[in-house]
Amino acid sequence: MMERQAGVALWRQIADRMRLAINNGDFDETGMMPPETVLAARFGVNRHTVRSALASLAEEDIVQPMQGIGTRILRSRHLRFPIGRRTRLSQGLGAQARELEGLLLEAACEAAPQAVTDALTLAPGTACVRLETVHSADGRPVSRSTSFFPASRFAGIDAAYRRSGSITAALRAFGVSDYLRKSTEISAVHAEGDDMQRLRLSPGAIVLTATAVNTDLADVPVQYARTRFPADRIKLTVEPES
Amino acid sequence: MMERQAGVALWRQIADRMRLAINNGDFDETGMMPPETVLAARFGVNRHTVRSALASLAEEDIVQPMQGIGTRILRSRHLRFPIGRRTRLSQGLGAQARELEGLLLEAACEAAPQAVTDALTLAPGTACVRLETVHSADGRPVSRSTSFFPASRFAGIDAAYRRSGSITAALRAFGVSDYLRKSTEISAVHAEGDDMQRLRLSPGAIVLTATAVNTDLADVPVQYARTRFPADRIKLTVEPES
DNA sequence: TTCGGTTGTCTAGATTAATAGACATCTAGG
DNA sequence: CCTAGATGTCTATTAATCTAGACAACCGAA
Repeated sequence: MMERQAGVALWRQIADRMRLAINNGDFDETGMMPPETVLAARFGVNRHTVRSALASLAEEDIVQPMQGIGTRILRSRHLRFPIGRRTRLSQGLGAQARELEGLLLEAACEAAPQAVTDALTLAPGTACVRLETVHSADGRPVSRSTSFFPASRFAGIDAAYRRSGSITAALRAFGVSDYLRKSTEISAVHAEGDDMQRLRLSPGAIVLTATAVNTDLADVPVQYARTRFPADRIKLTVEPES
Repeated sequence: MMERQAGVALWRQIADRMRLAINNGDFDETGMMPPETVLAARFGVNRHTVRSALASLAEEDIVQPMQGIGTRILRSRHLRFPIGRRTRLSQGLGAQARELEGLLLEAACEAAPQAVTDALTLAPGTACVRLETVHSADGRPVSRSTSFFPASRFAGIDAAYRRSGSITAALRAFGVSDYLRKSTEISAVHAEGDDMQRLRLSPGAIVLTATAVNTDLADVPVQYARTRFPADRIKLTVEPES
């Protein structure tokens, strides 16, 4: 049933599977997890091992144990983030959450890495403004972004972003009335370091990473962004254009 | 540096990071891994722990240890799989591999799960043909697909697929001259069970999952597919339409 | 109040992971 | 032919994980 000796602790494998089952709506009828003894039998492990897994999910605020009653399921449901020609970070989640919040963690102007200058068709080492942001939906972090803008054209865009809390508005302040997504590259890795903390993930959690280039209406690249989404809270969708 | 007591063995965390570094081209200059003692110092662990990690990568045929010389890096580089309005499984990888191979694992006709009938706008429990396939590039498995076709319209499509080895050709045999992708939903999870074996992944490895619906030119859904890609070998790209 | 079912806690032992050190084995190069 | 530097193998010890069992604490309902 479960893999032993795999380099991943049994309780973590079980936690992953239970998180998946919860997001899949497997326990929606009752809103409760099955009793620990039942889960232990189902996974073929000791009850203590299941308890470790449940403790991990409780740490993530996914379940809430209640002595004498059972273990309640708190949140479920994936949010959907649409990717298309007119992808906007804040708008995308739109009506799926009651409250959306963007936070600017850091802003700097520095020589950009080669991957960035290549994507923006700049000379190697060109200075760029770098913005580090986190977005939360209903108090839960849902994305962590690192954006680059050519400094020659967008010097001070960090201040504009700070005022408006929106990339779209900040770009408009620099004469970019509209912008389109030129390309998106999607991958997935295990969460690490800063992302783990900012997105409040446990070690071994998966983050979807979307690397995107946006251009203005003249097809000139204006932004390079690498956004990380917690895979257990967000699904990416690719929709045809209207 | 590395997380202990996290439910994920140190050697596996290190293996993940090294696999990422390899795919990132960090060691392309020499084509060799740094010596085990250097890696051990860099990660702050014992040499034996690094050796466990390297053994895991060797198991995946990512590196090849050579006594007295060092540890050679075998393959690297991600393949890119484009997702768009005209996504085709085989064509997508096109020129990126010398040899592409599709294999039909299983075919069955059965009542489809609700997620499938919902997506194909069929009545719950409608019979569908289910195809299980694996695709390999240069001998390495790169995707594992589960497809559903409405049985009323496509009974026997498994035979057509077996003959041609292509979904596109199989659909054409049933009068679908062309088809378009209506929606794609992307997520990522840890590899499990059959996928782990078929894609030759180790436990804890990440698979990107793309759930797609294709329609014919009259906008009638013809196929529901759930494709799993090994995240360490494939990146998904979303390109605007030409 | 009593009872069945649930989570919470404790102890003990067995298995697996990680550290530490020593030394063998192999290769390229001086 | 050596030697420096690399991987391969072995033993021993410590720490973390998993199993096993017992019982306490708590809740809801009969």
